[in-house]
Amino acid sequence: MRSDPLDRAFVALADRTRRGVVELLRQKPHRAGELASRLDVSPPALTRHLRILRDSRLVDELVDDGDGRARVYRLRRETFTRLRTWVDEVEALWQDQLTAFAEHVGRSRKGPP
Amino acid sequence: MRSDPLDRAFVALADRTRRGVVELLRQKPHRAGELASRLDVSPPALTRHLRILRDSRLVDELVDDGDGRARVYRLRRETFTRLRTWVDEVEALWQDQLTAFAEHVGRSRKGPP
DNA sequence: CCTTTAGTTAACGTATTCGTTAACTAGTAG
DNA sequence: CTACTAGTTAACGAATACGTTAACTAAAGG
Repeated sequence: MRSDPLDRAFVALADRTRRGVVELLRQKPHRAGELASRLDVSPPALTRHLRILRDSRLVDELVDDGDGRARVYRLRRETFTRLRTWVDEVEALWQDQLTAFAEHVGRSRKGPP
Repeated sequence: MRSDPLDRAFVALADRTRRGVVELLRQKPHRAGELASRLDVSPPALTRHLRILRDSRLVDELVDDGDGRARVYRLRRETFTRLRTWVDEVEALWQDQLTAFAEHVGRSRKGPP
């Protein structure tokens, strides 16, 4: 019942802390610890947020081979693209929306004024 | 602590039933009862969903003066526009993101390979 | 080997969320 | 006035979500 691929993304972004993570990753990739201290939550809390962000495919974990031992997180553009597409579609149908409303009113009126 | 105007919107869209409302309103304005039966939730449940959608300014209530006595709900484009803008911004910085990562790696390496 | 650092998992408490049914309100029709 | 329709508010229960501290794991450094 949670099959819609966008569902998890919307759920993930509904949380302030996780949107904070996105805002930070928007600037540059960060390590988990950096995110935790910048956002003022405990490391365990951040671990779970990161899992949710990874599961929703908004965020990506990769090895920072700068010194090998660390992992950094970064955004995954494609998921944001799909998200934007959904919002776009809602926006795009706005014009149809207006005409549909006119029709609707016309239909339910007893007759022309 | 819930001052960000987009916050409520993201929270509102995180729920499946409410996204169902949006999908339906995307086609044409509906009355509360229509939404409830189409989405297979009880009227009280839908009432609360509609309040959340109104509070987040994703949805608008207006008098259907087709026959005067009923109210219908429709989408508010401007909020979706702001939502899309946020997603756009995240997407837009993707390129910067890549270069930032390159810098990051460069910085943490001991020296050039 | 022991210690430190980074991050995770475990366990737990509290708050919020979402759904239900039942009761109330407002408007329309008979 | 009474009855019906549409929608709301009230009250409640089950599930989920988020945060904490404490304990564990893994890797690197001395």
